[in-house]
Amino acid sequence: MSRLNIEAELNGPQLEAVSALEGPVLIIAGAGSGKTRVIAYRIAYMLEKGIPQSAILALTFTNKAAREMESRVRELSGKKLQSLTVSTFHSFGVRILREEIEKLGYRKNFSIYDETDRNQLIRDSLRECRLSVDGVDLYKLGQIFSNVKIGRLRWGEGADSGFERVYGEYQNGLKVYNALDFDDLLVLPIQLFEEHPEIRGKYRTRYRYIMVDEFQDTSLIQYRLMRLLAEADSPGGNCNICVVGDDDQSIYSWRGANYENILMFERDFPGVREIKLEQNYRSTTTILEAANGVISNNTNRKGKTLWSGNTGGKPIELFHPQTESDEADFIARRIRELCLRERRNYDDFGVLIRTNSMTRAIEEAFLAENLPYQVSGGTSFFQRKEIKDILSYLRVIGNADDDVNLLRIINTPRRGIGKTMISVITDLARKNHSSLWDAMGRLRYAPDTLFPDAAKGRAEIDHFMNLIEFYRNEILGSQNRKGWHLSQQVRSLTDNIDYWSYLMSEYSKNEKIAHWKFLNIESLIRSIETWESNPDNLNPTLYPYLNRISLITSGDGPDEGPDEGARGKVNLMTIHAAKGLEFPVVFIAGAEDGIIPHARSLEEGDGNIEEERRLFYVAITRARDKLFITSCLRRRRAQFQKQAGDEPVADSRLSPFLAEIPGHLVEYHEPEKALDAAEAEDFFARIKSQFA
DNA sequence: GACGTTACAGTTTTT
DNA sequence: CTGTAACGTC
Repeated sequence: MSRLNIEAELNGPQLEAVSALEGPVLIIAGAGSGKTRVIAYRIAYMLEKGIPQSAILALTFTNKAAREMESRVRELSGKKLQSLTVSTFHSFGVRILREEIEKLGYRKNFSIYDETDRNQLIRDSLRECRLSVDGVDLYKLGQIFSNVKIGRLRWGEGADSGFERVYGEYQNGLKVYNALDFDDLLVLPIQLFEEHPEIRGKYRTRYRYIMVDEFQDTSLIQYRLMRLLAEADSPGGNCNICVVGDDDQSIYSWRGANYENILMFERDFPGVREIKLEQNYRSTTTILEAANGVISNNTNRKGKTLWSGNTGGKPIELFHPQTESDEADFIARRIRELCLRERRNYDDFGVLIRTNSMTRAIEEAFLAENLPYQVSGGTSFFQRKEIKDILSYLRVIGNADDDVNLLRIINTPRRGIGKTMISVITDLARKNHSSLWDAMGRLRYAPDTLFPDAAKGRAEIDHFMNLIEFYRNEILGSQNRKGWHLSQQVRSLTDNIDYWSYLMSEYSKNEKIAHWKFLNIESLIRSIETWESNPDNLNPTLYPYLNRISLITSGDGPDEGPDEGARGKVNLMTIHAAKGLEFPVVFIAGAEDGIIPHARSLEEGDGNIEEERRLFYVAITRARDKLFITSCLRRRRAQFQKQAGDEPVADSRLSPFLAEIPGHLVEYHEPEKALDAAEAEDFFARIKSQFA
């Protein structure tokens, strides 16, 4: 009956970590020490002990990790998972807010704003305050807003008070549009719990067993949210909370992650049981020694000794391609070769990069080499213009007050509502402190004399509103006469607005792009089909769908059909996106100074070099058997060339972290062509002495 | 008024 | 490659 045999399948510390269900537990789990496995076993063990699914909450860092966790638990326990909660902090916040947000004065159909939507709103807020948008870095300002919202900065203390009014405008906009930004998804649940103890009590009674993965990357507000749920409400009360982390893998401090949470945890939850997992099951000793050599240069760490039973291992190979396209070709050819010679599957390979912009060259090489691959990260599928357009329609159908999305589509495709009409609507909305939709409603049937400026565009507005209302009825209304699925409705909508013609005219110079974008929409629709035809999906309707996709960013493409090729696909992703994953063979591309460590990161502060080093450490430890590192001699700096003849390429220097890898582990491959510059020769003489 | 053309700027990492 | 602002045309 019992499928679980934890004694036989786990080592001592792992067993301890799995079976210590009661009380606060801190698991320090080194890279490759079976962390994910331990959490999955732990949940399965709970289920076997008769703890109800609904009492368990597992918080992960990405949606991908959540999905993986769930499927492992399903496999281990052999049970159908119906009320088990495995999600990211943000999705968990959404889940709470969809239930309770009315107590905070929002409506349940709130929109969730991504970076782009948010920048748009910040831009409007600046304009509203009569400040120029030029010269303001919207990204930076967004960071300030975020820091104020989560309480890391106050106006006048770290946050320039000149923007306080803009922030007020921004917050007001969110409220009127019934929209939340990513921070709200954490801050509002906290507010809710603090202002409404009965709601907090409800969730606390429900979730009696809480686990947090990647604890080192938990931000302060995430920690507060967790604490509100987990803290014992009376002395000696229940607080079955288990956090798992590794300070060496903390790579999100720029997003507010604070590995000192580990110290806070020990303080806030007295009697913590600490368990260390130090045996690495993943990598060869070569790879592990290299990783240890690198990370030991960090001063700011708890310190632990990772060891592996897999002795030996192939050397790490370091190559110097000339340019990034040579690098890409090299990686593609090497993968092809290993597939043939060692009978590797495509999905045995992980190609790791520091920035999303590095994907393009590599993708091109993969296409040329005909390698099946998948990208996590980059311009995420859901960020593409055509996808955002269609989704904006769905968002407006779901929440008509969402001005940012409404503005995106009100005249896309062109329907004769131009700047002037929009400013009439905007003015009216401002006067009434209402959303644009509300203002349009007032204009729609009003006599011309009341709003003479709007007289001309009234027909167009009416037409647009009819369109939205028609689909709102179709999709949300009880009289869904045709009984169509969401995917069918979306298809009908795209036809109805004639998006295809819009693409053709918009990209008339390049029909291929238009066609490609149309295919993207097709694949969006297909992914909705896949999603709604999943038998586990009990409620395949608009709102659950919007919830789901709002929190998907990179790392997740559209839902794909079940059948993959038997040999899988090569994985191409940023190092950040690779956290928690492993591959038999790993390529680290662009191990150059300025890339790892990234120049922009070092600009911001001295402490960042350690974070960049941890990033490199994470990259190395993704590899099981074999690691390749490439470092180009020259790299294109800016994507933009003014002249075709100009070469916007600069010499690259080796990443300083490479010198931290013990030389005897590395097989060094000289570049095929020597560089012209004498100093470059010097440079390679130095590297050669390091690794030869 | 709407819309087409042009010039111009901006890419670290992610929920 | 995308989004914005400024200008000229219909």
